[in-house]
Amino acid sequence: MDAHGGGSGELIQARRLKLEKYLAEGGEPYMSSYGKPGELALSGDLHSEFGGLEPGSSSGSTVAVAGRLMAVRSHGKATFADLQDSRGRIQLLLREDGLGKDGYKAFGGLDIGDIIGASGEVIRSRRGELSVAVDSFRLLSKSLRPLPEKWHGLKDHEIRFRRRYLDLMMNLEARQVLENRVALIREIRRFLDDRGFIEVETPMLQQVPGGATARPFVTHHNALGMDLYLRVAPELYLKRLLVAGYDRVYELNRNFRNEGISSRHNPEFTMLEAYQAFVDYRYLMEFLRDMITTVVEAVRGDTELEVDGEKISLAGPWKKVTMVGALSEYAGVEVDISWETPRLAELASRHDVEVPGGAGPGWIIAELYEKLVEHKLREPTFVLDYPEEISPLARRKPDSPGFTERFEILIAGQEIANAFSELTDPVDQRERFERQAGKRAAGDEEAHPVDEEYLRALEYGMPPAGGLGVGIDRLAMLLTGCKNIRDVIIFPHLRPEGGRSQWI
RNA sequence: GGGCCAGUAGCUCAGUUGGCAGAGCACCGGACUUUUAAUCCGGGUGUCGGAGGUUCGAUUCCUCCCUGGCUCACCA
Repeated sequence: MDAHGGGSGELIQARRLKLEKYLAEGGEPYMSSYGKPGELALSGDLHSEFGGLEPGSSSGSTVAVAGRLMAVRSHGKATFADLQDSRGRIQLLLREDGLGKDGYKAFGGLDIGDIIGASGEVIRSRRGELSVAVDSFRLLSKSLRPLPEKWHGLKDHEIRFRRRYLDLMMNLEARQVLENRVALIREIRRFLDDRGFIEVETPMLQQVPGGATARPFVTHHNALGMDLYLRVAPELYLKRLLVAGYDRVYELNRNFRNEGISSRHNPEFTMLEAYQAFVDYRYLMEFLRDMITTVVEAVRGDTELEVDGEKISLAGPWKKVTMVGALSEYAGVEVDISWETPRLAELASRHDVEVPGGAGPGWIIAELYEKLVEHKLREPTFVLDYPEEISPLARRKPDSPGFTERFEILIAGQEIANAFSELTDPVDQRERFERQAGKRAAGDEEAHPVDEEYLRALEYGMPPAGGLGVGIDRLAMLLTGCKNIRDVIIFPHLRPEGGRSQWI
């Protein structure tokens, strides 16, 4: 018996007995299909089509509907039931007059949760509820487990995440979050497709896990007898396609990072990366602002967001600050990357930021910025000019030693997008990799590994390009006002129930 | 991993200053031909997260463990 519900022996046993009885009487409790394909009516369509039907009247139209039985109100020789389909609910009215004694009795043998098909005339009840006055019905799939309670519904977070199908079945809000996420992704694809981008699929199993500084998952290929890594980013493969001569490519799919799990982190998360040749990061600022406002408006109908009661508007121009400028403002001193490491380390320690050995000025500035500034940037803001030290794949900013042509977009204190002018110089890229390799050798597991094959591609020549990344789960959180990433990931990662895998 | 909080029926939750375990819904039986949390009558279906300990007696007190949430650290 499992630890968290659905395991009531008695309730399940009662349903199993009904199932056996049904079978013994020659019934088929798990049908192969119902009705003619495409001819089933959906509840939502019925509500709009028969919106004008008067209470107590009949439409003359006969329809077939199918879905899950969610509630039953029985009144002797008449019974009302709520049927839930993919678009909502429709009431069924079953009367002994219409079904006959046997048919009516058979309906009483169904359980809440059973999936049934029913046909009959569309009517509106005296109390004004649109209904199907059922003349025939049949069980399509028997449900053996009791559903969560109808009034309070399903609130337990663990069950909502673990058994998302129950959450989606019971909670309209959960469906809306899922559907908003789906719409968001669809609109992003539409936006990019409309602008001549092609969507590609690059390897998720990689020999060198590059494109981001993060610890990877390791897996093993038996036939090759070698370890492979689940990708932490598609970046280096997408840029190979720029080398190949494609000038607008994107990938919208999963990345995997072997790091902590929290209300803002799932081990696999969805990321958009897009690259356009012959543009730089300045172009991408307007491009991303356009993309984010366009898709949010397409999904929500406006560009006004609400995060935890706080109203945030995407309309109007977005603020632009430099990382160092913003840090200086919030730290109360004019910070500069030309400061010696000890001086920055001293500032860091004053703000409880630990500085590992090997960290230089760029690392410390970025760390201080993240700690002191990031969460305070509520209105949409471009944060410009990231230190080269933490941006091993970004082009250096001319006339600003130590910085790259990189920015992030912050909304409601969250990093929503990251973009930069790509580093196309293979000699510079090799030096950057080697410096990262030095950090790696010194014990920094997140430092970027050297990717010789990528360097080889760069040596053939990559056009100037701008690249961007958008955390889709974070954007979905922003769009739906969810504070927990597990609300916007359909099946989020949870520890296995009982502390161990049930895989056999 | 650290800190704080929580775990009681299928679901949402009460409760026991240590003495046979409670409600609503769900479920089972009965009445009822227009309800929508239907109503009415009857029925409690449970390893009180787990294992030890204290005690005449532990769901309650103590210890450890498990699970989850929030939070901090790492990150997107």
